[in-house]
This record gives sequence, C-alpha cells and structure tokens, in this order.
Amino acid sequence: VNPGIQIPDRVIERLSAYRRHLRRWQEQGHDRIYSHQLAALEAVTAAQVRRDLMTIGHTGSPARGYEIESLVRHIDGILNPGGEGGIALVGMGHIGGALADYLNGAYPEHRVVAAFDVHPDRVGRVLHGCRCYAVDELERVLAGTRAVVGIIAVPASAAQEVADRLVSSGVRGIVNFAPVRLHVPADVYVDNVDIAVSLEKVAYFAQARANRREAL
Amino acid sequence: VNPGIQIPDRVIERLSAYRRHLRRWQEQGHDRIYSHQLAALEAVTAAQVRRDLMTIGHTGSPARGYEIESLVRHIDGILNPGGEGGIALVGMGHIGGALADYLNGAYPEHRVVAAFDVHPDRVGRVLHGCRCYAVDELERVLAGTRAVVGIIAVPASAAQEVADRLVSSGVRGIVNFAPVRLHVPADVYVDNVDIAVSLEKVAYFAQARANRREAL
DNA sequence: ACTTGTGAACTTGTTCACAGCA
DNA sequence: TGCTGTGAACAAGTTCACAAGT
Repeated sequence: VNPGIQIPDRVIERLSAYRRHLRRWQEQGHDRIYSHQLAALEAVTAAQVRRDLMTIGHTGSPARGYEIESLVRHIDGILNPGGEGGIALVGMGHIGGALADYLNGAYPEHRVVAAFDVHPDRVGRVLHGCRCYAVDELERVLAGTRAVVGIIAVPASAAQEVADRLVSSGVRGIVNFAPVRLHVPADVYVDNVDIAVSLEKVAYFAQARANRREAL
Repeated sequence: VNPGIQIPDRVIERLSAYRRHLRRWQEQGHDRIYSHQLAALEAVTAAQVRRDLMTIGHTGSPARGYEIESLVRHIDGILNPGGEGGIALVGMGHIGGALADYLNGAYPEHRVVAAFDVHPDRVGRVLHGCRCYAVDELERVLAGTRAVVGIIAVPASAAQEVADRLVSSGVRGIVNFAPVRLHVPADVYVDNVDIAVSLEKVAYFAQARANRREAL
C-alpha cells in the first residue's frame, strides 16, 4: 500500500496473527477492540500492539479503540495487496500433502499454481486438490504461471537443486522445510522451518524445567 | 552439564544446527574446523560462532581451531544429557505422520513414547512406527511413561484441550503446530510452528522484492 | 477514567576490533 | 600470519511512561 516504508519480519508475523484473532473476534459479534485485548489474545504487550499498528500507519480512537473491520482491511492491503503470484509446491510427501490440504481449504488468499514430486505414482495425478507434475518439468510448468513463492518439502539432499530451479523460474520467496541452509541470491527471501531444531530446542527447555522442578 | 548457566533460545537453536553441520563435516573426513568455516555453513558470522561457543564454555585452539569430535560431544552433553523423558505425539494426520517418520528414522536421541489420535481407523493400529492410542486415554497412557515433550498436530479447535491434558500429565515443553496461542503455566515452554504465518510472511517479502525488481 | 500515539529508556542480541597465543 | 577469546560498541526490538484526546 505505502511503498516507501520497510516493515520488519517480526511485525509482519504479528500482523498475520493479529488478523486471525480479529476475524475470530469479529465473528463473535464484536466490532471494536482495544490494544490490550488484542495483546492478550496474542500474548504480547499492549504497547507492542500499538507500536506495530503505528508501523503500518493505522490509527484508532482513544475512546473507542480500533475498528475491527477497517483494521482487517488495512492488514489485508499489506499482506494480500491483490495481483499476487501463486505458490509452487515441491514435494508431495506428508508435509507437502498437509500443506496442500491446508492451502486449498480455508486459505483462498494464496493458491497453489503447481505441485511437483519425483515419485512416479504421484506424478500425473491430482493429490490433495493439486495436479502433480514431475520435478523434471518444473521450469516448463512454471513458465506458464506467475509463481512468486516456492515451498520446498523435499529431502535435504534435493533441496538445494530445487531451490536453484525455483529461483531461476522467477520465485522470489521460499519456505524451506528441509534441514539445510539454502544458498540463494540476496534478493530471494527464505524462511527456514526447521522442525528438528524446534524439537531439540523444546526438549532442552522442557528438560531444564523438569529438572529445576525436581530440584525444589 | 553446567547447571548454573542459562542459555538463550537462539543459542540453543544454533547449537543444534552447528552439530548437524559438524557431523556432516566429520563424515567427510575432517577432524578440525575454524569458526569462519562453521559460520559459512550456517550463514552466520564467525564472531557469532565464537560467541555461542563461549556461552557454553567450549574452547578451541588459536592455531588449530576446534576439534570436531569434542565439540560434538560437548553439544551432545547440553542438548541430550541422557535420561531424558520421551515425546508424546498427538495427532497422526499428515503432519503427525511426517514427524513420526522423521523421529523414528534418523533421530534416535528422542523417541516417541506414545502417539494419539481421535480417528477410529487410526486408533489401535501401528502407524509410521508408532502405536496409536485414543486421545481419551492420554492421561492413562502417559502415566506409564516419562514423556516430557509434547507435539500438538491437531486442528486448532482441539489444541488447547490437548495442551491442558499434556501439561497435567507432566509435559514441560510443547511444539505446537496448531494456529492458536496456547495458554499454559509459566514453567511450560512452548514453541509455535505457525505455517500460515510463515507463508504469509514469505509471500509478503517475495511480492515486495518482485515489485522492487519490476520497478527498476 | 481509560484510551491512543510516541519519545525516550531499556534490554537483548550481534558485530567489531584487538590482545594474546601457537 | 592467522586464529581464538572477549571487552566494548553497536543495532534491533521491546517496554515505559506520559501528553493528549474523548
């Protein structure tokens, strides 16, 4: 919307989460919300919420808080400005399948324009609502689309090659589920969803807390 | 190992990633590594690596860098100190299945001690190498284990109830794949893996960069 | 009285830069 | 020379605290 301002990662993440809460809140019949109410839903401070909304230039009223509908529309304008390119989903195993279900279900803002896999028994079929192509055909299939986001849900050994091919097909952002660091040009945005690391982190802190509890 | 020091989240995450690289490096026949080499593998600065290792009290030699084997053992001692409790996996849909495969495969440090689902055609069977119990029996089954970590891979509507029951069964850390904020006691550690938020974030930055490229 | 918007303070995390050592 | 270990500087992100509005 306002092209001049850079919005940091963390703020974008919270805006997405805020919007989810706002929609639920709205369904429950509310039409206004205070910063401290939204903050409680997302487990952040009220000051954080106001700061985030300040970042996107949204303004409420001191007496009546924020109008939910206009706030949701404002966030829509930032997160889904319209005319976006679609998603290329590579790897239709368990994670890929879960994502496809999710995206084709309650998620019309972003659509999967092409899905890929190497398994012969997946290629050529419609899986989880997505036509599944052979990875060999990635460039050819994506040439006919405007895919801007790629999702990598393939084994670690194949991830880098897939990333290279996605990038050369015009993809500018990647969600990477493979446990490797991808090497991409500086103008491609990568978010690593590293489940193994998450698990070890949680195991560490869980254990630390269980031990502390025992020690008391 | 050293119980007195608090290690921040980010450092734990990087240690887990470092260890992965170190093992690969070791398999390739190396037995020493410099901070800048490890840094390049994980896309951080050399100073960051040295700072992280300082945090855990690991020390290398100026002339020869770090000895891989002893460093891996040191990280093992922190991340997997032995005698840990197991993992309770709730929800054996696509995400749960993918996790089960992963955990039972190349991941012996952490074992799934019980898996749960509500679907009658999943309960009572062995899926992805895990015996699957009914969620109703969660407390009863977990009472016979020392599960300290819980994984929530159920729909958003069921997540809070599952979290409550995991916590009351002794779980002190949760990896949450459901798109909701869980309400848990302060001594329970939660890591939210929010795929919808990841996707919207990547879509936002991908679009922003694609647009910037067009503008030039 | 209770809210928003925001400068300023603070906290946390990262990088710099260099002393000391092999 | 080229590395590690680390105090100090720096940057980013969060919270405080209060003026101003209703």
